[in-house]
Amino acid sequence: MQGPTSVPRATGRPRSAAADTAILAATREALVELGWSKLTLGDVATRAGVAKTTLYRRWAGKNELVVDAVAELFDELELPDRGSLAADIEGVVLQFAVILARPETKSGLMAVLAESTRDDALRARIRASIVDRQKRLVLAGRARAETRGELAPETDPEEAARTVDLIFDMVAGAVVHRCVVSAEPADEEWVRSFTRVLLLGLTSA
Amino acid sequence: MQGPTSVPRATGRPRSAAADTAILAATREALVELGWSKLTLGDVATRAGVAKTTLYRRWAGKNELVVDAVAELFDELELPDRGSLAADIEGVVLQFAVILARPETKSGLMAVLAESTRDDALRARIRASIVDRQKRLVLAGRARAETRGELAPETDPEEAARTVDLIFDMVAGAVVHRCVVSAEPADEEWVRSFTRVLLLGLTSA
Amino acid sequence: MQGPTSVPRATGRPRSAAADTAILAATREALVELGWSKLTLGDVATRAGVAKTTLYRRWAGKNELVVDAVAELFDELELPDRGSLAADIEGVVLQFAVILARPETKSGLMAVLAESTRDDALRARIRASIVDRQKRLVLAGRARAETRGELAPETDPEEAARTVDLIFDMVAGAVVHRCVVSAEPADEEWVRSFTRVLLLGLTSA
Amino acid sequence: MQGPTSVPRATGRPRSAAADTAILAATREALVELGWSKLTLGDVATRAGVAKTTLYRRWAGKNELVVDAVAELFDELELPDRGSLAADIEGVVLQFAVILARPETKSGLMAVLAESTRDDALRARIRASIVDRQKRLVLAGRARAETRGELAPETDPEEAARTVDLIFDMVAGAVVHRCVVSAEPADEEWVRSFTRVLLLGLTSA
DNA sequence: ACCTAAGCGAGACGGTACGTCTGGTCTTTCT
DNA sequence: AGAAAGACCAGACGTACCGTCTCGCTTAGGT
Repeated sequence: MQGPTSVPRATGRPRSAAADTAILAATREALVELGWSKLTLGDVATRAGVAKTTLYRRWAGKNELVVDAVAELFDELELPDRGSLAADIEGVVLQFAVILARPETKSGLMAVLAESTRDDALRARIRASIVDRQKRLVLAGRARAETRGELAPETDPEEAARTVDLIFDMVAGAVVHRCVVSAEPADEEWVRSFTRVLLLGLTSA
Repeated sequence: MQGPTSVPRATGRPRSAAADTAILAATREALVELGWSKLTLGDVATRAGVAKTTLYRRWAGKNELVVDAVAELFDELELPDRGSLAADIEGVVLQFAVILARPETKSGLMAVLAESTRDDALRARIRASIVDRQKRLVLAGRARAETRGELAPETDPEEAARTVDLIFDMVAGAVVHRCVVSAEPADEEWVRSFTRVLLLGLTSA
Repeated sequence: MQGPTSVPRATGRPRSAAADTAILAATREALVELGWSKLTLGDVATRAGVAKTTLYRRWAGKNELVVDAVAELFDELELPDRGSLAADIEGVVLQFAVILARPETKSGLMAVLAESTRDDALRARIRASIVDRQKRLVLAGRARAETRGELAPETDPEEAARTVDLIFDMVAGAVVHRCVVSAEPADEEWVRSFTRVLLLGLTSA
Repeated sequence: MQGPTSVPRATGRPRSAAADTAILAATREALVELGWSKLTLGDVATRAGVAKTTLYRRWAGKNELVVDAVAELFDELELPDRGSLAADIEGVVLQFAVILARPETKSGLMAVLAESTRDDALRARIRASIVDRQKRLVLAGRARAETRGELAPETDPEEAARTVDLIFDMVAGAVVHRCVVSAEPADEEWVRSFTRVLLLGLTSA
């Protein structure tokens, strides 16, 4: 999730850690105010109180910077135990919807996804920093449901992986579409309807 | 879906209809070769054999132009009668996936969606030109299924609208996520799995 | 002094004579308000209530149009009999200075002169329409002075031509320089000083 | 030791001095080849091997740039001692004529003079960079003539200034008119005739 | 207590695209 | 055939960012 070189230098002035923080925060601030297309690295540098060179020393460009800035937003996702699989899912979907409702998330995430359609390295970075990072939630939810006896343990690991992917595509896709394309709030009512359909579809014979 | 005024002018040289076609085609060509971020209106004009002014006379900017260029791609969606609701859905989802697999669709659509998060007029244009335009498919599918007796007629019109929206969010969202984020092919197998879950979820008591 | 074709057409709608007048007046008006560099033919056409095509049908471009527009301003120069050669010269120099003080004259004349340094046809047009047209004043002044006995008749016609040219360069040059470069008023006092030097220089043994 | 030398600490990369030279030379080259009206700043930048931004960082526009480019041409004017006032004047007038005969001088100077009729700041710049800068020649010539005893020392300083201005208007005006409007060479013969008239006019009782 | 290599803020640099404007031309309908 | 309207191609305009490159400093660790 960090800049390029994680190898520490032996000599010379060390890089300022504060600069990284300031830059990412400034990036999110600029995303809120300006959106992706009007966000400029010069402006981010100014907001962060940093020279453009400092910024370019750490990130290759706008895409990489925004991926890192947005990725931090998703780390607050959690899976508290709400007592049932349905409630757990509703809870995490709602959290996801809340994060996606923030303008910096919407603008930044959609933009880098758009860019990633022509840049495999970028897509890999997005998956590593954002997407795959959150599959833990699906896995944790399934495990908890199996413990509760709500789901039968999946035996075929390949089939399990396919199911996780499908669930992920359906959950993330639906919420994103609701928030970005339909531009309607993914509120509790909607989440309940969605979760009901999803769960019925997955558990019906 | 077209430029601003559809009102025909009484006087002066009329606008060239050929220019519109050439510009939209050139836009798609440029999207394939360059992607959204490297697409420039000057280049599109050159490819179309048209002056920049001609382009700006018809579209306000890159966003609007790409919306129209991409919208045409979705008009080929159809709903042939495949005998059952499940087969009908699978058919149209597959068509949708095929269209989305094209690089110009992915790049263009995702980019304008990203832009639309900060531009209500643009989002409205996208919905009018692309999204709502295809809801006809959902409605046609439901009607056919009711005729076949696969679905009971929905009595509450408000509830019906909500359901259509939910289906749309789930279908479009999942396919887009599969193609763009997961970057895996939305092939027949995936479509079958997805359709099964969706249909079960919707029809289970 | 007029546009291209002076040959009257036998057939078709005749050209509007009012248009010429309106265009030249609009040109001078635009020169006053905008100056040469910001004067556009589209704007002139609009001011004149005329289509651009009408304008281009009569003049080849901005240069030719402005030459004609400015030339009309110089036609009001006269040489009233003021009783003595010195007074006659002072009178006409003053008239010349008054005309040159008008913004449209200054801007327009200087600009077309600048353009004429690289365009022989334009320079010829300027000489024909403006410069040589006014040499009549020098000739008339000389003739009147000879009649009064103030000047001896020049016998050598070639020498006479050279002198006329020199006088013209000196008079026109000095007044233009005074008005445009020095940007000081060529008022009566200055004209008297100038005329004195010129006349002394020409008549001293 | 710690003086109040508040020299503005030069921070950031210093401007390239070579760029200025290259730009002015390129401007003169372009003036020769294209003339004022077809000279574009983009082209000048290309010729100078410089980005457009570099050019605009230093000059506000075409006018200012050309003034500076032309001003350098006039700095080669000198007043060598030719033994008599008449010879001195002839010499410097001839030099002036030679400079004015160059196409870049004619085109550039006349064009900025034309522009200056509507732009006081530009006219001030022209006077400071070109015109007043050369009044030194008139003053030096007068001083030398007084030393030689050819002219009586002028007592009234105001009258002296007026005379200098008049001489300047007459000399510069006549040469410019000869070269630009009449488009005849200001050769030795013409210069001799002109100088004779001027000097007689100024020195006759 | 220096040395030195890297980091830093500042800002100029060569480029590229922007969206606008103007110059001339062409096409349409009306006169 | 001329005129008004306005679309058309071509290309310059001046601006904004890009990502790179000097500058003169600062800040450490290694000697």
